[in-house]
Amino acid sequence: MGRSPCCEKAHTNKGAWTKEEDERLIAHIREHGEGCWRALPKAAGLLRCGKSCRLRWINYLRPDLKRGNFSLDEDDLIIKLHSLLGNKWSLIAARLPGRTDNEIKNYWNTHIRRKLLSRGIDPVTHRPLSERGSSPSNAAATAFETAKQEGTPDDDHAAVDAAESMSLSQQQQQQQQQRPKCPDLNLELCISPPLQEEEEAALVKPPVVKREGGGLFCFKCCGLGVKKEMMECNCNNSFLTLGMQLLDYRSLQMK
DNA sequence: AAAAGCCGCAACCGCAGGGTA
DNA sequence: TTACCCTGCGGTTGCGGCTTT
Repeated sequence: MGRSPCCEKAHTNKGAWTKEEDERLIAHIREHGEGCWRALPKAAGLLRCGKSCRLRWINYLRPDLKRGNFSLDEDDLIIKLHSLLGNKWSLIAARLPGRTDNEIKNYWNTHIRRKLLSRGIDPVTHRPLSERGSSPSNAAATAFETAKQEGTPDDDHAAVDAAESMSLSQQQQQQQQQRPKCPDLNLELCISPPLQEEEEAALVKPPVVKREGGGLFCFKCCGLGVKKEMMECNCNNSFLTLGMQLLDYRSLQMK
């Protein structure tokens, strides 16, 4: 038996949202709150799919969104978090107040990835391209260097494109293999079973911080595997050992 | 000034996972 | 245990605006 469609596609609008649709959606959510996205379009008098409404609200209409350019601090934070979390855009977005996963994903793909490549840093592994030696993705480094040498001195875009096209799948493979290592931050990450009480007590208790939009998370688990809706971190079930680099990671915390 | 090409962003799509009857 | 529903996520696409030719 197939999955039922998320909405009646024949009677739904697609494409760009009109001002009137936005206003209807905002008014409805102000009155009834978020949630029940499937039922929302009908209740709000919108000819839209529930998913579309959710996306429009989360990515564009939410009042707490910070519009405008990313700051250098945000750039750095995104790069650090990406080196830790990979393409977990929602987790990254959770550490950047006012930014959405979609916005960060777009920003990464259009700006940061190119910036890293132009600096000779592999955006997937976060290692210097020249350090990769005989690794599979070294082809990207070679392609990047070659294209750069052949082009004009400031022709980074062509070089970046060459590197990207050469190595994407190889980089993804390597990312899988190297994910636990974060050389840029010198972090050793591993998921461990719960500690015994005495072991737990011997640890310095990590701070629990208020999370943007409600909810709590502690730096021991750093939010990995913790659902956004949860009010408490689930580190009793599993936790992330940050070893000696806990302070480094703490520097990533949201202000 | 017009056409072509490029870029960035908003939106869509398919899938995974949790919840529930 | 199973089937289905609902939500959220990540990858991809398409369009509008900007830049270059």
